[in-house]
Amino acid sequence: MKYDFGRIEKKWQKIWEDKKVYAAVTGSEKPKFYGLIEFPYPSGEGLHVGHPRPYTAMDIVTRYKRMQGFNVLFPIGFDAFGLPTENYAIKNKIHPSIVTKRNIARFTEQLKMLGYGFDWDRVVDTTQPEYYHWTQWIFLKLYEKGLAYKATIPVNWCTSCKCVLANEEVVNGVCERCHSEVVRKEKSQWMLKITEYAQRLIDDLDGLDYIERVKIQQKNWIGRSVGAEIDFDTTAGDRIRVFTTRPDTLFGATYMVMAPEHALVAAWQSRLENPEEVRAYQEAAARKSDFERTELAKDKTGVELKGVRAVNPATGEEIPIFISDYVLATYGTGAIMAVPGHDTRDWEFARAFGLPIVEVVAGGDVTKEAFTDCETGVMVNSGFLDGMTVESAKKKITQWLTEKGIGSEKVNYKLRDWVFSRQRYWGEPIPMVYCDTCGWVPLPESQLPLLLPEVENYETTDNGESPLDRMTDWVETTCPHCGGHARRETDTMPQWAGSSWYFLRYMDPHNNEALASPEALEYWSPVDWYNGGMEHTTLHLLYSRFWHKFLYDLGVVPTSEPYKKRTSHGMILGEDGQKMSKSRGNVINPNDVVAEFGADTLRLYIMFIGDFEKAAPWSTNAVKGCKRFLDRIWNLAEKRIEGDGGYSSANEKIVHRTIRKVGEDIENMKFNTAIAAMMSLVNAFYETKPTRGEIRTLLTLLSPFAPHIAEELWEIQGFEGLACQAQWPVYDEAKTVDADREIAVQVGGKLKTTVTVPADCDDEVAIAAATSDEKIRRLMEGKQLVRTIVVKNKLVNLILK
RNA sequence: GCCGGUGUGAUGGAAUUGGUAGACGUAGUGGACUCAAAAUCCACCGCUGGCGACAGCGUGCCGGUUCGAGUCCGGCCACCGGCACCA
Repeated sequence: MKYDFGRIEKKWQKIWEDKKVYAAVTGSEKPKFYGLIEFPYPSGEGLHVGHPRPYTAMDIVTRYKRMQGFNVLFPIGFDAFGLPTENYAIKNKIHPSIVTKRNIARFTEQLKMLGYGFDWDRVVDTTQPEYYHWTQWIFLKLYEKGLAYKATIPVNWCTSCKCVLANEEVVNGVCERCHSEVVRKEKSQWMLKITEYAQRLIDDLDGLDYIERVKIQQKNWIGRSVGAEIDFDTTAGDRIRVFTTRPDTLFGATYMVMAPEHALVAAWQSRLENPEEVRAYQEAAARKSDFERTELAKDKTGVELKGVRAVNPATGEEIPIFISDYVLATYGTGAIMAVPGHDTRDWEFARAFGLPIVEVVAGGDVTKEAFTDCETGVMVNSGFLDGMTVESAKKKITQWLTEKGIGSEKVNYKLRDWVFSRQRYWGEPIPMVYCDTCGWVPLPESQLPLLLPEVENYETTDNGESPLDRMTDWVETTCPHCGGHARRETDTMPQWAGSSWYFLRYMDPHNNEALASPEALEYWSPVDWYNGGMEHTTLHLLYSRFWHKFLYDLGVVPTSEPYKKRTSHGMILGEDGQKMSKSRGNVINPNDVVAEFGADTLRLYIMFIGDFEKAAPWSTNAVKGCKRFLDRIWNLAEKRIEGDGGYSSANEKIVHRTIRKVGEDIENMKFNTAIAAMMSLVNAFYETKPTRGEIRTLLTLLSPFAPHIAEELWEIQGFEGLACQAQWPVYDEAKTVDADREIAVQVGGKLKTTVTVPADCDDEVAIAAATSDEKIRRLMEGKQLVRTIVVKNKLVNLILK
């Protein structure tokens, strides 16, 4: 009989579903294992061949864990709010909820086609009121604790999405989603104080089993730097506060620079001798987008504030003050002390404006470039700091500033608060109303969920307001506090809201009293293993850690971190080695692959394609290799093999080795070599026909990778139960090794031949075997053996003279 | 510029972490089966020289440590990812 993958795959998918073999049981006595993959955004295009890589990997891991006796939670859901659906809905005049339903149905069908062991009774959909009820609830809690606030700030405005973006969503000055221009715009926005958690988000990384580059990238994004804040007196009477990481260079501060938006500029308006020039510069800076500002970074520009001067507190000298857009309003205090001798940007600015450059750290040549080295320099021209190292000068000056009351140590972060408002329809409504007398008032929890109203027209507006703004009968409401007239918030939450806590909902997805029951949270937390894309490192991963820590502080969740372990997969590229995209026409559709080769072959190939963490190009040709492998297994096992469950002496060693290799490789996500090991085993079975026990072991090992064919052959062989519920085989370490070892014989470190010796034999025996080899004896003729190096079971190296 | 990562046959990739480089797969070559093709099975498959046993070379480049380096150290080059006037 032929290997009819189409029939087999449908047959077993139905049986697994009917028997609910992948159901997770909250509170089971077995040890729990929670494996998580990033839930997909159900786009109109459906699954493409990149999706199955992380899904298959975690499917293998969780199937393996299940066979080892774990109570496994491996859930799936849909992150369904978001712009593409809304844009598609606008274009085709269909309501986004209908589009979403359709897309989810298609995704579900495709995911089932691939035979994943998801617990389908726990599916979540972020757009369902039963779900976003709790997204809104978390927002209310954030507001209650002062972590959600409304602020008018310059925001990133995507000109195409007509919507604000978080800093994390702006990539190279353009929208990460649609690649359109992003401009600055002043808007009143809901903000979340993620900065309050900056330090904990760094510190707690240490105890986590995340791949190193994720930790590093998160730390860089949070961008902690230690320095000092220093107050400078001015001739206007006001003080300018600056932040610096190099307080040691205070004696070298020869001028100051403030951001063009700095509040003191306006306050000094009447004192300035050149108000027109200053105003012109401010306006020019305001017009530029962030992108333009950084694009034009090469040449430093600025205007001196004539009429006001600052005093360097260390030297007592008066120094000029400039405004320049190389100083950012949003970082530190929006003002700096400029030390051109020891800061590259200040050096360039001083050069451009002919300002004095004073050397205060010896070791470089400040007439040629700024000397920024902190390791080797020695303080000079710095009064009481002279002769010190940079490190000790930092301590000394900070102490001096503190005593004088004009400065103190300070830690700053690049991370900024999370802009949480979006001017779009297809998102969670923010449960807040604005009352004419009470100001912003949160909805009482009893009024949740605040439903997203059905609207006729959800198109974006050009005035920058949300489409909901036009819904007067929804917008106009009464204040829950005083009963007076109030208006609802019309912005919605960003897509990252629903995904910041979805893994908690999986633990107890149908709970109407809480986001999940305390028992379920206690039992399943934390996620044991979370695999996802590197592109989410500073977005979803950081946001969800923040929310989880907040929920931990509230006492809602039992752990301070959501994910114990985080791994990441590489992208699947097109056959041309380029990123798959519709416009390049190199997209591979999994449906086509399944139709031609079957789901098991696709699963195998996508895991065999290369190192899981690295990008790999698709090769339709190479898929055949995996199909052949399954065909070869089918040929071996399509007829019942009789006999007992033992192993033959010929195959015993390789069977034990393969069990060890496959298990270890699954744990280390080295699926490609696990499959290679199984291929070698099958090749061995073509040399020496497998026994009933050997076939049983092969099918058990194969089951997590290619579950359908394993199940079918399991049935044909008449083994008890289901293959996917079989116990993972154990190996005997002693049986993985030979009695004899083939060891290398080197002369002067170069391989000359190999000899066979008993395993773990004495060095003398190995040397004797090596030196009695015919070829080695010839090489040794007329030479003197001066030294021998023996590595047990590996090699003998003979040094001749 | 800063922070990560990668560089191995025609090709996707292996290599017990300093110990026989190229597992496994693809492509290719030869053979078996077949009227033939496909499929399948068997064998070969880093480069150079030699009929051959064999010899020399070989993991981006240059140097070093070591009995021994794809692996460690120093200096380059190329590509990929992240950050980028963050004081």
